[in-house]
Amino acid sequence: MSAASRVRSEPVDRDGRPVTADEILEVAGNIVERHGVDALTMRRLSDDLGVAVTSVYWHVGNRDAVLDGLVDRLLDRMETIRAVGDTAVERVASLARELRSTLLERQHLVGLAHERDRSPAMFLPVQQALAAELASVGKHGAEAALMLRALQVHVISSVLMDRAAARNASHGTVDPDLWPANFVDRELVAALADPAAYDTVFEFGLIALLGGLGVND
Amino acid sequence: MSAASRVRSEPVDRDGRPVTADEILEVAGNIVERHGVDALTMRRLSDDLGVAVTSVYWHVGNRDAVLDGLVDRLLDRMETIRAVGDTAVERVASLARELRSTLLERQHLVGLAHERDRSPAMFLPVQQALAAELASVGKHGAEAALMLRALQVHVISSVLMDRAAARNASHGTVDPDLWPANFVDRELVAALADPAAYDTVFEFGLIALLGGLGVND
DNA sequence: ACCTGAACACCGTTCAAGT
DNA sequence: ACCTGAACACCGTTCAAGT
Repeated sequence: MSAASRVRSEPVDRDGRPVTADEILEVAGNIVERHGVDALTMRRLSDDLGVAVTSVYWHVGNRDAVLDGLVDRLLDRMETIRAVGDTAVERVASLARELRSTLLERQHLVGLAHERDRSPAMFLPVQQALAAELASVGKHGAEAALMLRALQVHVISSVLMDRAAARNASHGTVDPDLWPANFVDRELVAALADPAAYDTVFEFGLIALLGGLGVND
Repeated sequence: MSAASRVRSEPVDRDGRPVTADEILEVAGNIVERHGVDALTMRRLSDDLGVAVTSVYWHVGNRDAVLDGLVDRLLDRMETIRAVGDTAVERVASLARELRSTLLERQHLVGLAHERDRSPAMFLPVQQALAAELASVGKHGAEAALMLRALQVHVISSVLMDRAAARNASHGTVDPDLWPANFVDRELVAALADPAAYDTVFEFGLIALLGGLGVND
């Protein structure tokens, strides 16, 4: 993998100007979004910052603290999600869709938050918004909690499938050749091979859940 | 992390007996299941095998090939999933449940397969079994493909939430203290804090999907 | 207060050498 | 055919030393 490690950005132009923790997180975030978490090494980070490795340690502690800082930034962003729409179904659906697109924009960080057991904090704002919507249509207590989690699970899975599909055009889909030649339903096989179907699958599941949940306009 | 690396199993007792690729995968699988993918280093693997690092390389190539081998083993296991039950809904639900429990048993490997873009191959056998059941109740083509993917997505997400919950008892649940004290629906907050609810969430979503899909007994 | 290079114990991997 | 130790370039991290 020496080829991958050779790719790096121009170092930041600093003459004498000291680094800041913010700047470190900024550059680290760029590396993670562009090349994934594994690409974030302390040496590469310091190279991109135009500073010695040990300077980074002075400001942020260690690699773990850098990742924590990146996750914190993501959590801040989750607090801005708001419901839109006139009916309860619309507003609940809008929260789910907004959550999904926010997660899709910061894919690597979401995985990071998950690994570091920060998902609860990450989802809290949306959960509260969802709880408010459900309460407005008379859904409370354990029943509301169940709906809420089912929706959350649906969004997360959709994001994960999407992420995999983005990395590999054939992922989550099926190479038609793997199916036995005598399998009759060729239309089904063709549909499964369509990588663009994730939005549809998401909407389909979302409507099914809202219907099954008994939330009506 | 020197404490973690100090923990290792007794080396295999071999006098003269050569290692085999199978034995390497066996020991590697144990390490991954017990301590996660990151714990699988070539040196630890060779230590556990009672052999020099370079011997492992002679047999399996490199670390990547070891991980590939482990994923292949998981794929083999996925081919044994069979539907049971009398009605179509029962049989479809049984496939989903069986898939879920198989994935739960090999959590680390599932993540590995996902990262390595082997999910399509992993899910192929179940997809084919599901397609057969759906066909038996007149569901074909794009409609059947959609149901199939929705079910698959549901199972995966459930497994992922479960895995996170296993690692951290409060994960996916919400610390009640994070909610504003004046939030009225305390029962909802309490329900969200219950970590044992994942089976219920899975069944709830499964039934909702099957209902929304229009598959009836 | 902020930066630096040298050094440590760890990686994955290769190579030349043994039997 | 199978195993070995030495060596390489990479890690994260610490430390003593500079300004």
